[in-house]
Amino acid sequence: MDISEVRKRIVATADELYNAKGIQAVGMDELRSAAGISLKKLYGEFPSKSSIVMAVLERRHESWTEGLDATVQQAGTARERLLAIFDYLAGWFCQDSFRGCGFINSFAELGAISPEVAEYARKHKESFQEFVARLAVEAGAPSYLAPQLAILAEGAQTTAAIAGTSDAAGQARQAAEVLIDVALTSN
Amino acid sequence: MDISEVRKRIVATADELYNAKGIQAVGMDELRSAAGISLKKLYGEFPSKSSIVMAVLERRHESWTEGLDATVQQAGTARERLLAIFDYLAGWFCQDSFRGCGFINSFAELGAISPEVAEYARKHKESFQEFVARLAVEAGAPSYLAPQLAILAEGAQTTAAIAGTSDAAGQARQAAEVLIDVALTSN
DNA sequence: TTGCATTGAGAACGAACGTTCTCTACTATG
DNA sequence: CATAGTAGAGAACGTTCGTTCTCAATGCAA
Repeated sequence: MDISEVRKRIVATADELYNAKGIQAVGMDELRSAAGISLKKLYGEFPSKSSIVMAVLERRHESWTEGLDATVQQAGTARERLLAIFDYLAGWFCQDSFRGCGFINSFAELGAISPEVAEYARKHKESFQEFVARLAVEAGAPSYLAPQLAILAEGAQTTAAIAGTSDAAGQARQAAEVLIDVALTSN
Repeated sequence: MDISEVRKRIVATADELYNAKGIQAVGMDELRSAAGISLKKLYGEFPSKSSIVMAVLERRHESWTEGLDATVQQAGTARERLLAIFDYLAGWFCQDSFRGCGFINSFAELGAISPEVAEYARKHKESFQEFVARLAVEAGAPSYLAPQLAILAEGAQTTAAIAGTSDAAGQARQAAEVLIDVALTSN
């Protein structure tokens, strides 16, 4: 079996478990048995739990970025591409496995004691803000619009996760529509 | 010394430590020494760590609610009261001890394994949404405005916490201004 | 077949946690 | 002064975690 196949399975399993139960609540033994692998092989692939956590964060970042990109690309106009961000969120929120943004969660759990995790979460959010900023530029919007939309997207995530407001994405989308239109006409 | 004084000190110390390092990262012994108290007395006041966690959440809820209420009361008009929410956030974010919303953090840490914590976090967010909704009604705004503003407030919190965007409250406030004005004129 | 390297299963280890127990020192009442 | 009760300091306990080690089974080369 290909070595990277084992790594992928470990990281995918860890991603699911960490998302469902929290990182600290999942021990290496639970991960080992869920991945159907020996403890020796686990530690042969990764030197420590924290390296698995970082690999999971990378996987989450790629998965999120690619999914968002794909959804946004399908929209026709620049304005629709900005709104497509919230359609992507809506699709994400209604998944059974949705338990809030994994970066917010890992930051809350480990950010205070792991500079690595804190820095990666920060970079993920930064990359999202830059993504929104590029779309906003394409739409010809003033520079203050992008942070506003990014804040809406963040708020929709935590609202959907904690309050269980399943329509948080729709509400954020409506607000975004107003903000975009005002920003574009006042330009 | 008054018994409730001891309880207050324990909860206040726990609040600080849990906020700074995360709940799971702070052991009972660290809390004991920081509170300057004996382990026996600690367990005389609280039967378990999880009961301390719940007491901390209650304290956070009261502190947040009272502070927000006080700030909002100072504003003159109903529109200004809605915007005062974001002034309150701005003052909170620039505190050195700010490490994100304590309810989001505790939910991320323990929500998956502690139904009590998850439920309390949900109720806190629900109470905030109702608070915003009352202010929105006073301003004569349509019912869709309140969830939008609540999402903005949530997003500002996570953005300030993770991305370190110190002006997240200001950006959210500007967006709120637009949303409020549009909602009020379209009424 | 024989010897050797590799693997898997899980025991073992040290540390840390939440919680309880012990022992000592002090206080207060007769 | 004597003694019973209380409180504090921290040792101890059982569990769990991350990590390493042991050992038997397997596959493979000669």
